[in-house]
Amino acid sequence: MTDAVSIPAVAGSGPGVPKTARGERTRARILKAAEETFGSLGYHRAGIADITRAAGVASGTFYTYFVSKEQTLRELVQEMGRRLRAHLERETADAQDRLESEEMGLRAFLQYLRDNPALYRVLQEAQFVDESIYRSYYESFGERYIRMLAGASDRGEIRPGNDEVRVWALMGISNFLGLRYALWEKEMHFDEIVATVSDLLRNGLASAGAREKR
Amino acid sequence: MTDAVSIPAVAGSGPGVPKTARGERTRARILKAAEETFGSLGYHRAGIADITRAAGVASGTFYTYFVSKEQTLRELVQEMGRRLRAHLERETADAQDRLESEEMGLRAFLQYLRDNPALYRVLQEAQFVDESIYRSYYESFGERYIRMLAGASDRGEIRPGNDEVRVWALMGISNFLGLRYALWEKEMHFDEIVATVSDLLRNGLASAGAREKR
Amino acid sequence: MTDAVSIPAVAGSGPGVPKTARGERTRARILKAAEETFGSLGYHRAGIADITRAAGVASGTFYTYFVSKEQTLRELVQEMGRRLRAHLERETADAQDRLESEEMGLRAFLQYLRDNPALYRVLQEAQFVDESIYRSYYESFGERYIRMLAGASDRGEIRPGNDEVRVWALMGISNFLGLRYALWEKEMHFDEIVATVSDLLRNGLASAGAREKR
Amino acid sequence: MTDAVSIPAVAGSGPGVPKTARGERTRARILKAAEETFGSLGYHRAGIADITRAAGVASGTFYTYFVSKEQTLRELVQEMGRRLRAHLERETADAQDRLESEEMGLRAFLQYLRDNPALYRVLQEAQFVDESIYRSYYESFGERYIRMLAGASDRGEIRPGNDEVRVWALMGISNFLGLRYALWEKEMHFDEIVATVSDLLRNGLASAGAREKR
DNA sequence: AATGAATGAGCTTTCATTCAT
DNA sequence: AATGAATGAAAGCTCATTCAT
Repeated sequence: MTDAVSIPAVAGSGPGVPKTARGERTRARILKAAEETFGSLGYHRAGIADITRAAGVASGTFYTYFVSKEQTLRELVQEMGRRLRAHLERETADAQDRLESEEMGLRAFLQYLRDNPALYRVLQEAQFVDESIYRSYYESFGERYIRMLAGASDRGEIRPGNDEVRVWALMGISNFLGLRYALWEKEMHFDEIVATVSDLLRNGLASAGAREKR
Repeated sequence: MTDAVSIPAVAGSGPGVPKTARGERTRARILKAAEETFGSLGYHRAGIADITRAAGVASGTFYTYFVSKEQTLRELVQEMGRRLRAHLERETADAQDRLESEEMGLRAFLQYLRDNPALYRVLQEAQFVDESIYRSYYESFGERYIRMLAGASDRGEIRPGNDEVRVWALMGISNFLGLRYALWEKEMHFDEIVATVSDLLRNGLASAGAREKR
Repeated sequence: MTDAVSIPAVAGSGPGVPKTARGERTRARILKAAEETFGSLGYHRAGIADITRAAGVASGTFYTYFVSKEQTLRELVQEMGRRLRAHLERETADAQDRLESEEMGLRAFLQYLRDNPALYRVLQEAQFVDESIYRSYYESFGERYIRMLAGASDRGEIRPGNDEVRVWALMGISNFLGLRYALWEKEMHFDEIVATVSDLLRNGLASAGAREKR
Repeated sequence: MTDAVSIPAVAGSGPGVPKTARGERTRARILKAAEETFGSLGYHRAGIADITRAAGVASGTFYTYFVSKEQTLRELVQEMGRRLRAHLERETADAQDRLESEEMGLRAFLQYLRDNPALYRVLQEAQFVDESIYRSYYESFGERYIRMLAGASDRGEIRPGNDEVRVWALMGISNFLGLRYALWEKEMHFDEIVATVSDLLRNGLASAGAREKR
C-alpha cells in the first residue's frame, strides 16, 4: 500500500514510459484493450494486432509502451489485483464482524466478477504463462486474509483453527462460486448464494445431530 | 469404462481407430505422452513434436491416431476425469456418512493430485481451449455430488440448504487446497488440512457465540 | 584436416540433421541457395524467403535444417573457406619454390574469386555479424601460410623476416587485387597482375639504386 | 575542406541545412554520434535511436539534418576519407623519397586506425550498402597514389611497373596490417611492422639467390 | 529547431498439419 | 502402420521514417 504512492507499479518496465499526456493516454488505451482482448479471446488467441486494433493504434505502437505480450499480461494481473483488492476493501469497510465481512466480501466479489469478467480469464491464463505472478497474486491476497482471520479468532468471533488452510478454502469457495454464478450462469440471485455460504460458515454443513467428533 | 462403448465418437476418436494390438499400444503411448507433456510444458508450449518425442514415435504418427492437438486435449480431459472419479468412488466407498465421505474424499483428492499433477494443469488449460469440456467436467461431477448432498440432507445427516451452491463451494475448497498443498507446497500434512476442513464443515467457521443470525 | 573426417563439420548443428537422402538433398539445396542469395543481395538484404525461393522450397523448410540465418552464415563461411583452401592446395601443388607458389597461388585465388564471387561478400559481411568466425578464417589461413614462409626461409628461398607480418601483407595483396580485378573490373589479364606482384616479391619495389637502408 | 564548397550536394545534404549556429552544432553532434555508433554497433545493428541517444537529442531530430540512415553513412565515409587523407598527407610531407613516404604513410595509417577504429568498420560496411561510395573512396585514393608512384618511377626511385596493380597491392598491405595489428591485436610495435614492409618493398621477398626470372 | 509519439511494412521464426515414401 | 520431410499461414517483434505538437 505504501509503495503504491512512490512506485508507479510495474508500469515503468516498458521500453518507454510515456513522457507526454498523449502518450499516457495511448498507453492506457492499449492496456485497456489488452484487458478486453485477453478477456474475450484469451491470452493465446489474442494477437498484438487484435489488441492494437481494439485500441485504435498501429501495431507498432504497442511496443512503444510494452516490452512484450507476456510482460503486458504480468502488468495486467497486478493492476487487476490492485483494483479488486481496492473494491473489496471499500465494500467490506462497514462490516461489524468477520462473518459479516465474509458475507459482504463474497457479494462484492461476485458483483465485481460479473462486471469485470476479464479478471478471471486473465488471471487463470497467467497462471501457466508465469506461475510466479499468479502465486504472488494469491499469496498477497492470502496473507492479509490470514491476518484478518487471526484477528477475528483473537476477538472470539470465529473458532480457532489453521488460518492458512481456512483462507485457501474460503478463496476456493469464492472462486468457484464466482465462476459458476457470476460468469457462466447468472440466473441465481447473489442473496441466495451469500445466504447459503453464510449458513455454511455460521453453522457448518453438518446437522446439529452430526456435529460431535473431533 | 462402460461409457467407452456408448460414446465412441469422442473417446476413441481418431482418423484411424487402431485395429491391431500394436496400433493400440502406440495410441496409448502417445496419449500418455500427451498427458505428461501437457502437464509439464503446458498445452500451448507443448508441441506435437514434444509429444511424439516423449512417446518415441515419429511426428507424423500422431495423426494416425489423433485428429488434432485440441481434440487430444478433449479426450485427455475426459479420460482424466473418469480416472479421478473412479479413484474417489473407490476411496470413499467405506464412508459411514456424508461428513466422513467429505473427509475421505478430500484426502483422496489431495493424494490423487499429488500423484497426478498433470490433471490440474490439463484441466485448467482446457478451460480456455474449449470451455464446454471444462464445464461438462465440473457439471457432471457436480450433478452426482448434488444428488449425494440431497440424499444426506434427506437422511438428516446435513443441514438442508441450496445443494448446488454448496457443491460448488465444496469443489472450490478441494480445488484450492489441492493447488496450494498438493501442487505448490507439499509441506503440510494432509491430516491437518482434512481436520481443518472437517471442523469447518461440522461446526462452521463462527464461534458458538456468533452463531445466531438467519 | 584430421577432424575433417570424423566430424561432419559444423553441419550437425542444425535442428535436424537430415536422416534421408531426400533431406540431404534439400539441405544442400538450401545451403547453396543461401550462398547465392547472400552473395547477390548481401546478408542483410537477403531474407529467408529469398533463400527458400531460390532453393525452391517452402519458407519453413529452412528451419528444418538450419537454426537461424546467422548460424547459416557461419556454416557457409567455414565451408567456403574449406573449398578455397582445397582449391589453392591443388593449384599450388606443383610449385618448385615459394616464389613460384606465390605466383600460382595468386593466380589461382583470382580465378577462384572470379568464379565464386559470393565468397568475398559472404566473408566480408560475416566479419561484422560474428567477428570470431572471420578471424578464425584468416588466422587458420595465416598459420599455415606462416609455416610455409618459415620453411622457405629455412631453405634459403626467401629473405628472413617477420613471417607473421609478411603473411598478413601477402593476404592483403591477394585480397585487394581480387576485389579490384576479379570482382570489380575484369579487364586486366591475370598474367599482368601476377607478373607485377611477382616482380614486387622478387625484386621489391625500390629501384636498385634505392635499395640500401636498413 | 575546400571541396566542401564545390560538392555541397553531398557533403551538406539534409532536409534542412542548418542555418543557425545551434543547428550546426546539433548536426555535428549527430554525425559524430553516428560515427561512434556505426563504429561500435555496426551499421545494421545501430538504430537511429542509438545514434540520437548518443547525441543527446530526440529521435526525430535526426531527420532535421539527415535524409536517411543510408545517406548518413555515405556522408560519413566521405568525411572520414577526407580526414584520413589529410592526416596521411600531413604525416608524409617530410618524406625524402617514395620508399620513405611508404614507410611514413604506413606508420601514420596504423596510428590513425588505432585512434579511429570506427573508420575501418564504417568503410567496410558501407561497401555493401552502397558499393559506389566504397569504390570511389578507394579509387580516389588510388588515383593520387598512382600518380605518386608514376612520379617516383620517373625519378628513378622505384622500379618501373604496372602502377595501378602495385597501388592496389600496397593498399591491400596497409589494410590487412591495419586490421590485424591496429584493431585486433595491438601487441606488436609499429616499428617492427614498418620495418618488415620496408624490407619487402626495398628488397623484395626473395632471397638474393632466387631473384632472377623475368 | 526540437521533441517524442505514431506508423506499418517487413522480418525471422514457429508449428500444427499434410504428404511422400 | 510408421516415418520424417515439407508446407505455409500466422505470430511477435523491430525500426526507419513521418507526424503532431
